[in-house]
Amino acid sequence: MKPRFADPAVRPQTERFDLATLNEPQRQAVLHEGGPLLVLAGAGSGKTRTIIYRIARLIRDGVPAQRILGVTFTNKAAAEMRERLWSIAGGDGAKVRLSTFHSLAVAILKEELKAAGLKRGFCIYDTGDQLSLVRELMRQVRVADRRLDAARVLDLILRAKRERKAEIAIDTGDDYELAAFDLYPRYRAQLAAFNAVDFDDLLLLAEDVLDTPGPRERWSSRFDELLVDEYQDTSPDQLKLLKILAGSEKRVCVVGDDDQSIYAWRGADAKNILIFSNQFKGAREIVLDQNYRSTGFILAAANQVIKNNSGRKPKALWSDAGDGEPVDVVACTDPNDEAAFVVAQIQRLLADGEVKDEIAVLYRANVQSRIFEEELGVERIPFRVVGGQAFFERKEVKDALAYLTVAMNPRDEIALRRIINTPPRGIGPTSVLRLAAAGEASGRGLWSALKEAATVSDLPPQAVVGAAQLVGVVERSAPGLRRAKRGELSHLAGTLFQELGLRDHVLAADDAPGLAERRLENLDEVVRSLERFERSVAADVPILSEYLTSAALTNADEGEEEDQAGRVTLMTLHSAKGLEFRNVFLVGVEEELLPHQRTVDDAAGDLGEERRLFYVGMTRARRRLWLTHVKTRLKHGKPTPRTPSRFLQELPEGEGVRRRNRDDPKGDAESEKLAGDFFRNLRANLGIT
DNA sequence: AATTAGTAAATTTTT
DNA sequence: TTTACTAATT
Repeated sequence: MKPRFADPAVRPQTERFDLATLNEPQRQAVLHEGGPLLVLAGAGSGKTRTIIYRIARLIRDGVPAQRILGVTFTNKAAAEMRERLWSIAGGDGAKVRLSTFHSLAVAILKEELKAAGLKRGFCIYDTGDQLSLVRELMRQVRVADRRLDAARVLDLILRAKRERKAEIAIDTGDDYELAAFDLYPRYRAQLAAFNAVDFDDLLLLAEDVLDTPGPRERWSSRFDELLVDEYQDTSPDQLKLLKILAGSEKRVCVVGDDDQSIYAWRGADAKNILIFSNQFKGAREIVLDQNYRSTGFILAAANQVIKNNSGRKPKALWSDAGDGEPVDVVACTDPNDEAAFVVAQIQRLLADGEVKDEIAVLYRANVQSRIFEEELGVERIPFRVVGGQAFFERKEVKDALAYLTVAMNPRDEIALRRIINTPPRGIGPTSVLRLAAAGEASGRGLWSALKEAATVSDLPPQAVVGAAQLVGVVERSAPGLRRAKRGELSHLAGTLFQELGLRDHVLAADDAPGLAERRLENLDEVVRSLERFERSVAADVPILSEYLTSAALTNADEGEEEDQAGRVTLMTLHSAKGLEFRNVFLVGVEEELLPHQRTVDDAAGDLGEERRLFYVGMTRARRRLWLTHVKTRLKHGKPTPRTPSRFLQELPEGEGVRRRNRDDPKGDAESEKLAGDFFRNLRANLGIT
């Protein structure tokens, strides 16, 4: 696997283990022995490097690699760490157990299936599945006609579940609370009936399991050393898991930055950093505040902004890299103008010899990306959009996987509903309703109702035929799929998709040019990802269940790793965390976008988190940083006046920040320069092509 | 007449 | 990718 953001200056291919290359606090963190350790690592302070070195140091001092557990927040981070460990510690580095909290929880649940109260082949529901379930329940309970947003209902349910509430408290008594109150027990009952768990259940159940004597002993003695990256993003449940796994020795090292906590909406609690010393008695605390990434002006601006947050560990990043160029704050007239400005600047950077991999456009919401995609496309500047839609969440991919899921676990009615009429086989919404009612009445569920479709009253004949066909295909293929071992699964799945006519269905569905081909490509990629998966597992064990779990927990665009070099990067602020670029455009820095509307509206909204998000975005930049905002933006088709983000007022005054207005005559010099650059660039391009 | 299939609008961040 | 509306089909 190649690193996505290879930069020789920061991530050498082979890293030599040399303590002299570390600064004093980094060295202390690496050498610290025994008890709990909290490393407060500011943005760009060499955090990951410190963790890698620490692991390498532990191995060198005789800790068996397989008794070291490194927990990261994303699969991507785990993969990157694995690679760097390999380069610094060789074969032993590869034996270190690196995983996310969620995949660790799955490992625990699979090993302790009984204690967890689960059956083999349980499914993991992602947010889309959760939403489908809530929507379905809303229909059943007839709250649908009140037109509630299922996502908000789900949010309330998940919150209660995380807090292990027996029922949802009625507080304000609004429609959402009432709906959530009704649906909460049903949601949980349905998951149990489907032999399914959602993301939160993974952690909650793992916690329950480790609360019982047997498993507790087994797991708390399994690792000698624990390391947690991005500790500020851990939830209370993850903290509990960590405490159990740490056992009595408590050799725990956590690394994080409270200023970069941006996942509170998903249950993370930055307080975990503040309370670390209470949770782990005798903890040592080390602060890494020397920044090796950004220029002085960028750091000064970022420090000045984050200072306004309360309840943080006071610290200010410093650097000896010099002031650099001022931060540019640019007022544009509208999103078109903003995109034009950004792309013109990018042209100019490229003309000056900057490389595309070192340029990023960051935004708050995914919807903002489109106009930049268009503008870059017009100028023929290669780009990539990170995160937009994860591979395993694309419709055609989910459809294909749903077939495999149903083969594994026919009780999963969310997966079953997804495929029941895809490709169309005459079972429309009304027929599904009837079948579901029949399944409910018999108490044996939707799948058995499908099997007995002929006996279901009022079902149109073509629906009966369709049901028989679906049941036939699944029942013929399921036993083989479930038993399939390495070298068999991908072939069986490919045949199944063929037999179902999934490829034809995908190919026939779309009218946008090229889209159908892309979808077909995605579908074929499922088979290829199965092949890849087969190569990565041991022989002679059934692997379908393993594959489905890994698909549920992986967000990576598999197979799209190649030819991503030489492109400008477009992504959300959330997905930018942990990355860095020489040149960063942070766009749409406006009220209602950053801070986002919802956090301003919500009484419980956390303005601090929005500010941290802004801070994270700023600190991605190594040399140049542009902050842009627009004066009008279309909202529901109407042009709406916009105000610059309040965070822009928190920036320092003076030479470190340069404010400009795109339609201001004073900016003419700038635009003339831009025009000049444009033609210069054009000539350069023509010269090459 | 009922049901299914196709079309158009709009969506915060994501393990 | 869901929802609401319309056209087409049994």
